Amino acid sequence: MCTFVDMSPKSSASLKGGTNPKISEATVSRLPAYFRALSQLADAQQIRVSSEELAALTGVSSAMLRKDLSHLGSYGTRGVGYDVEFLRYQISREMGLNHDWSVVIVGVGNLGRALAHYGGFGSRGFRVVALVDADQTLIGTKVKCGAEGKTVELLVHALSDLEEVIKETNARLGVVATPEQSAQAVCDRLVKAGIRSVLNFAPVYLTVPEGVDVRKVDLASELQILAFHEQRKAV
Amino acid sequence: MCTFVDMSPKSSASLKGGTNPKISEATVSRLPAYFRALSQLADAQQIRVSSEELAALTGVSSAMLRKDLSHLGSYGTRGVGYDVEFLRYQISREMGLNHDWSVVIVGVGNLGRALAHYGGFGSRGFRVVALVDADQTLIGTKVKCGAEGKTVELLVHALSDLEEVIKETNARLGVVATPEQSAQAVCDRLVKAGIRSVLNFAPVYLTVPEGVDVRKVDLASELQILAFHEQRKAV
DNA sequence: GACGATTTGTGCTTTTTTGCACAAATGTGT
DNA sequence: ACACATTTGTGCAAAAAAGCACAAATCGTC
Repeated sequence: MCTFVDMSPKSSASLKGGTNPKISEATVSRLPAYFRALSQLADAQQIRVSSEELAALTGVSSAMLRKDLSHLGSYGTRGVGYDVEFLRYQISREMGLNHDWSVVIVGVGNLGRALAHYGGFGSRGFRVVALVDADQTLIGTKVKCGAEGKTVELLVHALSDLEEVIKETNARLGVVATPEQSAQAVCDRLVKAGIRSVLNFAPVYLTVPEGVDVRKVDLASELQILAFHEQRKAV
Repeated sequence: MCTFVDMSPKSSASLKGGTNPKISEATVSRLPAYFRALSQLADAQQIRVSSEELAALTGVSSAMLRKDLSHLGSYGTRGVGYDVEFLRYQISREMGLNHDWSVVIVGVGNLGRALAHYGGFGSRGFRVVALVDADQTLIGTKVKCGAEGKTVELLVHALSDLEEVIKETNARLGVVATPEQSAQAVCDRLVKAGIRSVLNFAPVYLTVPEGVDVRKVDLASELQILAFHEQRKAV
């Protein structure tokens, strides 16, 4: 959608074109936060931002922020700071968010439905294109997707049609929001159908072949980690 | 609830009693996974487990697992492995899961409701004791909490009653599931009401005073990280 | 056009985390 | 009682991440 050709304040600068050879995992995990903060600033019409300010908005140190950004390229101006729109665009390009990613959600229970409704996706480069579930009473029903703005109604497809649905919608990202028991089987089928990036909400470790990425979000784990620290405070 | 006195296979062993002085953050972040896997094994009646097996179930190397566990104490038996129930209990004790933690959820939208329904909490040391929202049309309504087994209906309280609700329910953990715009204000009030551990689902960095822990779960960020790697694969 | 105030980008150091390899401890079988 | 097969616990090395401090670059002003 974005068709930037040159929105750089210094178009002849030595920009590292294309994707960068090696960005550390720690840096990658922080890029989304930078991207979000920059989007916020852009919405608020702010033109420039310093590393100090952006760092405060994302909870990292300014030095770390600068080092992270330096891995993408030299996009700031000494004595001035960073151009909000420009930096935002560079990060989005680096992360592949300049085009939309199609997402298939497997498991349309409470969590799956909440994910489908989640407004943050659309505005951040993702589009839920398919819903799949094994529950006969859900299959064929329609579920609203996306938050205010543009909501779309999506049909819930049968789990048995998973491969076909993925092929038709060209989904690249799979979300597993099924019960623990079926998560691994669902994941196997996603992989078989060509999905190589999986976001797992089921509380199990998913085994996948090499070349497939899995990220896990475990609500209980997060609370347990908090509980651990909370317990320490009591002493 | 648990009133273990001695379930150790070697009761006279030199157990490091109480909480341990220093466990690295990386280790803490993995303990929930070990705990979950051990619970699974216990459900399946398995008595013993080797570091190799438990590591495979949680996606870490066996060496790392052993080192992690060694920070809690020497709970294994060389040549044999670990006693499933015993190790599970030791981890739960170390993490403070031998008693329930009361959780207040602020924001009863799709996500908040999904969290309330989430079955994983009850079985892992947490109990949702209060729901709070600012939406007049939701206040006073009842929401089912907990999954199959024992569900409880909870009244949605007004945001203005937040402090009172926390006091009455004695909640220690706060979950922020509000829109981005109100997250910081809600967090401030949680902290003022005495909450020192916050789980944040809103896509903003929350600023809190020292001594308060915040953990963030950002669905869009996780997908973006996946997208980043996915893009790399294409090349 | 030079000066001072900023703010980035980065070399270097310190800390944290991971990985390796093996001695120490346990159970088994003879 | 002893040799042997396991499997843990851990010292040490390597790698990754975070933090510090400052030189280099830029802007505004005189």
